[in-house]
Amino acid sequence: MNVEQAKEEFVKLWGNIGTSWGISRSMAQVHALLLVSADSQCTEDVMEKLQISRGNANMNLRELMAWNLIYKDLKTGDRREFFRAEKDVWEMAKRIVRERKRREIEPLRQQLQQLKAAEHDQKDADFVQLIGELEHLLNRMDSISDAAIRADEHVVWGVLTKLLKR
Amino acid sequence: MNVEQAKEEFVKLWGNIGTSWGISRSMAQVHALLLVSADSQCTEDVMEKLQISRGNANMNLRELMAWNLIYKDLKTGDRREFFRAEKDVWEMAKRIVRERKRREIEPLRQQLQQLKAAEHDQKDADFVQLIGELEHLLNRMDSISDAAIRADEHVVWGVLTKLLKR
DNA sequence: TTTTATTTTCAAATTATATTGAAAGTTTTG
DNA sequence: CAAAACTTTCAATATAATTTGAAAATAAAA
Repeated sequence: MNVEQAKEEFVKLWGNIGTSWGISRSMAQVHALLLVSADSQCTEDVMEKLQISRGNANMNLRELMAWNLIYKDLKTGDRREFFRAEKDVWEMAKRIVRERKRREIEPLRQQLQQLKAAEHDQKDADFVQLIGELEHLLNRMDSISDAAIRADEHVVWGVLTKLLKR
Repeated sequence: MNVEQAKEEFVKLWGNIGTSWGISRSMAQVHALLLVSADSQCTEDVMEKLQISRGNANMNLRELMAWNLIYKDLKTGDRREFFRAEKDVWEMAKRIVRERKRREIEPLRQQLQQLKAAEHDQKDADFVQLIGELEHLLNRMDSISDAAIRADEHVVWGVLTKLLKR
């Protein structure tokens, strides 16, 4: 396998990983394409290289922008918009974590709050406890993701790994 | 809203969360039903309460067993199989993390290995670095999920929270 | 302003995924 | 062993998610 083939494989692989985690295949593939491309790419490039429609390419490029995973990279003297990916993999991971937290964890917290507000008496203790424990779990996930996001700070990572050797 | 309604809402909510993270809606809903049910439920119960087919109920109950999120709870003198959920929410979360790690992170690691084996020379340095960084990221995710799984050990949690206050 | 280049939108078509339900399989009971 | 009770399978169907592509909108150039 040469590197060009490997890049194609990577695009497919990233697409599959995406679908396993609730990200659409082509959004993940557009992201992968930009990750493996040395130069920034325009919509037309994406369409050709991934064999997808203009609408699809456009929508996913915008969506990736909303996730802060890619940037516009305008070229002087060219009207088209070019895009490049955040290439620092750790920075990329942090942004994904932040975004999912913001989009899914926070709303979930609010929805659990509402369920907890349901009228209940003694016999409903189990349900109330379940909701309470789920809220507690969310708090823990918050802390863990904060730790994860900060794991590149040398001190945090050092303590974490040391801790795990116990 | 009374508790019965709240339980129904919870089943729907859990179903939606599932789909956001690549878990099928009805698998998540079957899980939610067992979570909010005081008594263990048989296939027929699940079919009626979620209004789903026998095949669907059966398949998702089996799948949840494979995730170690529910157990068979056989009743003497009854031929049917009854199921109950792991009710300890923290234990539940740990099992989900373990299972996703096993099913997705490990295979991904192997696939990245293969890509790294592609013939490459000087000009492919960026791609080789990308794959290397992704492998490094996987290692970190491993460590973080190990920390997460062990966060209920008092010492680990204590250090983690203390660390984050810095 | 008009033309041209590019981006965005969105209803319709397609594709992928999940679900059904009847039939086959299995286990238990009499 | 045969019948009954229950579980599992899987081809057909339905549903949901994604993708298309032509048209509309926007922005730049002539």
